[in-house]
Amino acid sequence: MITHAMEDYLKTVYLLQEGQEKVSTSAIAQQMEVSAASVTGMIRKLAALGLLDYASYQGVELTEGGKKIAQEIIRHHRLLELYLVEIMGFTWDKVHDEADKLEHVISEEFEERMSEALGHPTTDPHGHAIPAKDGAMQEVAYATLTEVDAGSAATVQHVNDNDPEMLRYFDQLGLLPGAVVRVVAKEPFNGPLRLKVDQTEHFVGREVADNVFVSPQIT
Amino acid sequence: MITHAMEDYLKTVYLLQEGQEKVSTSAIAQQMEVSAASVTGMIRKLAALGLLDYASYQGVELTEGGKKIAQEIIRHHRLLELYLVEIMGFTWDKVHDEADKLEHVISEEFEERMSEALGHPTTDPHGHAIPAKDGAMQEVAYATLTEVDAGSAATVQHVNDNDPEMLRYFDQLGLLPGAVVRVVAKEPFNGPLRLKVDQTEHFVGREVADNVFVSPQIT
DNA sequence: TTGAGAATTTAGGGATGCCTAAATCTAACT
DNA sequence: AGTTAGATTTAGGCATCCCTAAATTCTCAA
Repeated sequence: MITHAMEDYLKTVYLLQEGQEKVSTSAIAQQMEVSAASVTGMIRKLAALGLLDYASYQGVELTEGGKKIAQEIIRHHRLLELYLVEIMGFTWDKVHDEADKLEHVISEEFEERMSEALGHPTTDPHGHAIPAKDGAMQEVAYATLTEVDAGSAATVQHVNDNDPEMLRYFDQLGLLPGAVVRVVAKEPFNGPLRLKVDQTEHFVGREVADNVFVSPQIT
Repeated sequence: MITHAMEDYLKTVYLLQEGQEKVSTSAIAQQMEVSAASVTGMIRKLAALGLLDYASYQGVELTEGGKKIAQEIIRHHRLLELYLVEIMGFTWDKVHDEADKLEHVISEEFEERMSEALGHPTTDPHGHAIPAKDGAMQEVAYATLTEVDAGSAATVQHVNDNDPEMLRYFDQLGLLPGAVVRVVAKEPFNGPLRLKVDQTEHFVGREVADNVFVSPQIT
């Protein structure tokens, strides 16, 4: 039986696995705000179920079966986020937490009806790709805004949705998926970035910029 | 902390309490499909939290605090059922199970937005009253169809929503909340009832009739 | 190559929520 | 009152999922 906690672990591993091959115990522990010991325990259970491959001290990698479940949960999460915003009128800072609870609980039919009501969308409100029913999802590894050279422009692809307060801040700044940002200047010593969004200039700290993922803009 | 299981117990006690004063351990156990021993254990926990009054072997009665939580959950459940039918296009036989899972998980805002989208309704798809936000709900104790005298007509007020298959059967028969039924005849020895709904006659067993609640029709 | 320090696992424990089996209580009948 | 059937509670156990503390393993730099 797959429990909600297991689903959460699989989802986390899946998302941490992007780009990397193996995921460490501590990375999972940090992401889930749980002790490393708890992670070890759960990992062994998931390995026994054949949902991930695991060798002591060597990190973890999802099997095809594990990936499938993770994608299903991520699909639920992202469809829910979009549904909450588009159909129910939630603001985008509140949908992550709501979706985190609902994602484990909705039926296939609920998923399908959301997808239909939304016209089978492919992106959630924060710019993340929504996996298709068969799991197909091409999540490109974008650069963060911090990595953009001063003087260059970039298009916001997605933003981190963990922190509601930061999302409200993004909203204020106009840093929404699809927006074009110019990095006018970068202050030294990890100082703020001077950005231009929609003709308006803003100074934002690195912590914020680290949570904005962009593709380079052709000028 | 109120757990989901506690919410389920409070909800069950609340619904069993209608009409009666005290609710027995075994009634709860039967309704929840759980052993009586488990009920005793949970009851003691809820009593310790001040959510119900309880004396060994004497049955159980919700306190005001317990009622408030129960009403909140029931409000969630019934709003969800109606939302799933009206807005999402579910058929009414599937919404009970979905709502049972979602009711523990949705936020106040989710509840509020559903209520708004539905125009602040007062009845769910099966005819049950939806408690208001302050808990106000007047659930009248209606008679079952079985209790209607042969020859009399009655209006369907609500139907039991536990069994999807029975709901589909109700749908076929036209036994929906608001429908007018005439009990043409009642066969002896707990035999079938001969009903007339919408000009059409049907024979239905007592088990079905027991799950249809009606108010007398003035002829 | 050998510590030191970091990462990871093991060991032991707590809370929740369910179970079965055994003990106990209630209520009803004689 | 005594017996007894049924309802209820107690006792002991299991699975889940988390924790802290201690032991182990790995890694990297001197």
